[in-house]
Amino acid sequence: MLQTSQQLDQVFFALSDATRRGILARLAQGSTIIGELAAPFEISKPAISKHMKILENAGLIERTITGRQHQCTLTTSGLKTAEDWLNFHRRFWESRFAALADLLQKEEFKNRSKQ
Amino acid sequence: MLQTSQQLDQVFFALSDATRRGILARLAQGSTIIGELAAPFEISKPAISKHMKILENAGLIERTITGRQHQCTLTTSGLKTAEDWLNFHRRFWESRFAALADLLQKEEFKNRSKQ
DNA sequence: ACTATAGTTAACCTCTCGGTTAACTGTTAA
DNA sequence: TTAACAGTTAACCGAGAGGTTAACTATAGT
Repeated sequence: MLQTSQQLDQVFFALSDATRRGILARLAQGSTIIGELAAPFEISKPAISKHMKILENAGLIERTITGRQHQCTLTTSGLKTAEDWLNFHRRFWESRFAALADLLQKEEFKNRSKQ
Repeated sequence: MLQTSQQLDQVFFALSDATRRGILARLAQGSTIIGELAAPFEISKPAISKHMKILENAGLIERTITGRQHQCTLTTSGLKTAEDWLNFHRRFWESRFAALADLLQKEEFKNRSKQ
């Protein structure tokens, strides 16, 4: 629950690359092996391998090795880390804008009173 | 609304650094000038300047230059970009796990029937 | 007019990222 | 048992990140 700064670093960093988001999008339709995940991208296998490691370390995916192929599945924990941070901060975000809106409304009222 | 891949890159990348998240956290308590934002961090002014540019380009903050000081404020657009992506993908995420739970339940049922 | 202040720009350094090719491990199939 | 296949590791490369110091611009105070 109490996510470390490093976890946030890893998750947000993992999400900051289009290839990795593409891999996650594919995985959202169902778990599959790395080879199939790699197919849509015109990059080498070592490149995909590195992306998978980044996603795995961020807790966004998990892999189960069966024989020579690595089956990959989405994990909740990684996304939850990102979501929790955003939700936590949105409270302040929204309260800031609420306060601003409130202030503007009062100003509006003052101006109207002057007329 | 339809966020580009580049926007997502920039927002998630901006959020992947602890110093930048710290700056955002401070800004969530109210807009202020860069000098005050920099104070808690033991890094040079040019370093802060670069962080601010990254946050600004990601659409997470806006600055208003009054005289020699730069007043910074949180922006909704940047965070919204990140939130939209997460919300959109959570649908698939959750449906995946719902499907899995469903499958497991059926398996459970089959096993019970066998007994 | 001089000086301090707020911030940026320029040049540089080191480390990491995203990619490559080549070589390797381990599994499956003929 | 030999060959194909799935994937990783190692070594390398160019570009960019994050930091520095030094020099600059421009506003504010005295």
